Amino acid sequence: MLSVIQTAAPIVTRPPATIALDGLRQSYGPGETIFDEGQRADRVYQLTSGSLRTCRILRDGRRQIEAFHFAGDVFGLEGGETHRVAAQTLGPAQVRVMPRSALEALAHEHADVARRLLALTTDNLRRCQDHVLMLGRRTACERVAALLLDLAERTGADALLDVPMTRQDMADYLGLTIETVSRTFTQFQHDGLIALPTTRKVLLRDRAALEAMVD
Amino acid sequence: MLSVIQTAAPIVTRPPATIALDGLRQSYGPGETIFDEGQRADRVYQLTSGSLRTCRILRDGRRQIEAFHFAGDVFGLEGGETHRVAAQTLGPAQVRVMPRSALEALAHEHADVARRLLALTTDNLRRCQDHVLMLGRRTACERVAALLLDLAERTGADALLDVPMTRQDMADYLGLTIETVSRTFTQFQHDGLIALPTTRKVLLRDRAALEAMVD
DNA sequence: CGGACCCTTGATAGCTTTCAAGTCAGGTGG
DNA sequence: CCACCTGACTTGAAAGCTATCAAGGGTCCG
Repeated sequence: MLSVIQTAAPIVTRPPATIALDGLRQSYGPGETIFDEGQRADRVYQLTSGSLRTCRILRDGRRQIEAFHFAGDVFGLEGGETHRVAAQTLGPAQVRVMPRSALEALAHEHADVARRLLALTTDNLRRCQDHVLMLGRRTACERVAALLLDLAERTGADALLDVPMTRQDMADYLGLTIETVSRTFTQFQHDGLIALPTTRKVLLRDRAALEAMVD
Repeated sequence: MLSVIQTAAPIVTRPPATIALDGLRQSYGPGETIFDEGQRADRVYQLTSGSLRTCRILRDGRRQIEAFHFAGDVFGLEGGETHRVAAQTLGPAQVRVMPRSALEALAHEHADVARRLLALTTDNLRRCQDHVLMLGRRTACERVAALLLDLAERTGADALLDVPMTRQDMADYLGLTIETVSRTFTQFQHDGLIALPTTRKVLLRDRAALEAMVD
């Protein structure tokens, strides 16, 4: 007898482009700045553990977080001379550091490294485009749902998410305020979409519903 | 006698990265689609005249324009197999088309081409990051001002801008509605920041004020 | 136990959207 | 040459979503 087994749809994610940066190890505490906006971009980094945010700040203090990064991610790559964003750890973190010139030399010699650099940049561009769509045309609920699903995917969590950032970080990533993020969380809770064992842990109770919000 | 001459501050713009794509010419009428979202990304394009938009559309019809492109711009480059955005002309336009495989072969042989490809992608990423900051943390007025200044810079116009897109296009780029864009234009007019000889021409009367809004 | 953050909740304000007419400009055809 | 038509744009009134302002509650840690 044949039985139809309902399997969870496999998530078809392109394996993120990466490079193993073979540089010096360095450790940071929570909330430390790795580099600032405007600083010379003469080093390239790879996060080996922990997580961080990259952000820009307007004169009047408005802050926009460009991206969150997790273990394995390369960051600090710039086309120009200086960093366009600042990078700050969310918790304790370890990175590998390599002089930009060394990486460029490598890329010059090995076409493969050059190709990986392009792939990394393209990945970032893809993420950035999704971010634009989200900020331009999605509601607060949709944005929060998208962030939760993105976190789940990138940290490899199944249903119980460790949220390494504050509500303020989420708000500044999502183009919202801290209060709106908080209210959206409680609403999701009431609607049975998530549970909040602690403020920094999110249990996804109805992933399908969250995914339906995002598309 | 020495005189201090107040010169306009030179605009320090990095010359945009470019490649001369040596492919077949092709012509399009106004509002024609060059490629659609989801279509196989097996060709690369360079705009030789005219202008176009790249955009994504959500199920329910919400549209987000990712970018506007002008003569000289390369577009249609993708990391993955398919186009993540659609490309549509704003008016009559001419492009050069090259098979993606040909460009990849070139990049494989000539490190210089590979480097330019990376530079192009990095440029796009930079623009995309600015777009994120704008959509996440700027007001309607600031967004419109930013768009006008960006248009002026990219089309090389001095004070009289030719606006190739509709108000709806601007709205969908800026994450606003057509009404808000229109109202912002009339407000700028009342405040003496711009004049509107026709709906598709904008005269920048107080560029400094506009720049102050953007930062 | 106190303090410092971080988070949540409530009430109100405001910017932008939505809904609804109008106006304008360019192109077509009589 | 002018009436007409259509798409684009502008304007007004009202609603709504999110921000702002203001407390209050939790939790971790010294």
